[in-house]
Amino acid sequence: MEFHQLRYFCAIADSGGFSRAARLTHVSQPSLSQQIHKLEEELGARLFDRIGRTIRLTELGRAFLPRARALLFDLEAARSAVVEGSTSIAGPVCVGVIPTIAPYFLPPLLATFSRKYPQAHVTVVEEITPLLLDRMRSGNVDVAVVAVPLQTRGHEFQSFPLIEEKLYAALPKHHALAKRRNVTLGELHDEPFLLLRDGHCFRETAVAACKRARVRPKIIFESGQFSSILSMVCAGLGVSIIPAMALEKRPGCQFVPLADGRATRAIGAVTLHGRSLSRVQQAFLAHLTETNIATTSTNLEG
Amino acid sequence: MEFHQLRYFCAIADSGGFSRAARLTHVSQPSLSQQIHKLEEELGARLFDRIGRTIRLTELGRAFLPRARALLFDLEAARSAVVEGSTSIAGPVCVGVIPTIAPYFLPPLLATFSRKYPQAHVTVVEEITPLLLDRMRSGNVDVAVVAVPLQTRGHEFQSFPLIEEKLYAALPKHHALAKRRNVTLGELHDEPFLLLRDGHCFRETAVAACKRARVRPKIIFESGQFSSILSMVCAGLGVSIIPAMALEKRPGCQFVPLADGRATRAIGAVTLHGRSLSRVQQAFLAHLTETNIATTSTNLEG
DNA sequence: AGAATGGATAGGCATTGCCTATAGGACATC
DNA sequence: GATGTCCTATAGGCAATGCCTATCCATTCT
Repeated sequence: MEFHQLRYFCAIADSGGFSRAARLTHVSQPSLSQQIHKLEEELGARLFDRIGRTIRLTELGRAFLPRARALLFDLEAARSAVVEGSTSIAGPVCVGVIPTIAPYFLPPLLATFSRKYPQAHVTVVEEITPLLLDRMRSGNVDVAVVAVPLQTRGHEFQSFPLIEEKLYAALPKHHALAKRRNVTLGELHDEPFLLLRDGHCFRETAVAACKRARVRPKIIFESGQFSSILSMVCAGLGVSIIPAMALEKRPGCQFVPLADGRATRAIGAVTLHGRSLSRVQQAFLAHLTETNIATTSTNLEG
Repeated sequence: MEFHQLRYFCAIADSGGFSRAARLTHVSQPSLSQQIHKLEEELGARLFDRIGRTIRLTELGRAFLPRARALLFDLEAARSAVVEGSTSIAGPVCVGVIPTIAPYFLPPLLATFSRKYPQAHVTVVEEITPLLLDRMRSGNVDVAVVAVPLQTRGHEFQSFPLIEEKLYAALPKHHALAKRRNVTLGELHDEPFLLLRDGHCFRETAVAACKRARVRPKIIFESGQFSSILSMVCAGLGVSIIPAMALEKRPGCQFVPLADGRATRAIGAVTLHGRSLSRVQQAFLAHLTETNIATTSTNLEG
């Protein structure tokens, strides 16, 4: 039993004749005859009585007709549901962000996105990078905003660059180097360092910068967020390395750009390679890549 | 979009892989791949994400799956409804009978039929032959029990012989010929005749018998039923011609077989040629042809 | 690194759905 | 009652297509 047979059957039943139906459906009359015969054979019963040169539904045909119609209707419904679902920008998007980006980068983006697509339903997951990647693998998270490049083998993930931001030394207000236009990490050689806890990828970024300057930082405090670290810096307990977007106007704190040109953090949007994104998800990704330029220098003045 | 594509889609979604589904459905894996591609192309959206060497339903695929399942389920339901309807002996039968047969022939048949097939729903239409034929043409009546042969051109109807019954002269008890073993219509030449009204085909049967005997009957009364005529005969108002099945034990009436060997009435079951009969309808027809012998001589003793 | 697994691709074959032409009946009209 | 018309059924040919085997390519496990 095939859909076209059901279509033919309904057309014939509706029009009251093979020839009439043939004209309407733009199919030759013998084809209709043939397919109905096939259908009748498969069902083991006649659907039409051929009486003289007119036809009439048999009792069974009459019983079958509404079912055939329903099948065709449901088919169209299923098709248009898919088309609808694939064209309308609506539904859920789950975006993952690492903690060192989340509070600075995402809020304004989410606001504009929700305003642009009111039908969209964004949920945010804040986790460290490896957990986000796992959640992308299992399909829980659609897009992640993380520090790039990822050090995963192969092209398991696809990434879209967003911004690259400079790193700053965060110094107590009265520190000797606090008025400098820039500093090298070598100059901070003996300072006590306040860094993020292990697991936060920005810690690696900072440590890598130190390594380039052949400095082994003396780490005296670890935290999960920049604001705690900055409070400690203000209190004069040590120095730290902070990305541009985390700069905050603080009374006891001064930010000095690192002289090292490679001391930057690149941020990108990442998706699981091979995953098809829904329209909303695509729209969110587009929103990210399109509006990143604006946000780059927003809170540099802080 | 075709049923087999839906089947494949569901199989793959259920089994969680093309190869697994291929093994289950006894179709090669490339065929599945091919058909799913086709389906995806038609819908304009991916149904599965191919991630690494595993697959996962996309959001759309997840939405499509229950609809596909429902379509397949409804298809099977439609199929089995037809099969059920074409095999079970249940449902309506509409049987037509002419008035000169109905009261004598049908009641016992209906009783046994209903006992045999309790699921059957018999309705009876009592009309004169041409109206029954019309109702068969329009599909209102499924089988008719009438006097045969029909004088319709071509083989518009198909008829099944049931019984052939002798004709009797109905004479008042004290009539000169009432004790005879048989009579010819010629002997009733001058008698006043009581016959059925025009339209009843038995009238034609009787008139034809007269014509064969070169008798022009003097018709002094016409009625729609034999019982009225018999009452008149009892009252000595005239004579009549009656078929065997209409014989009734009446005090003032005597029945003498007509000598004319051709003075008979043949009764047959008739259906519209080319009409397919449901199982109940077929069963009723079979019941008619099978049980007619028993009824042939039932009320000859009356 | 090598083997195994899973999906995609290529090419060939058989099926089949559709077509045109025509047969065969039934109906209408002259 | 013969003829033309209007149906559906049948026959035969062609093109589309669904399925197959063989193979490729990437991933994953040992």
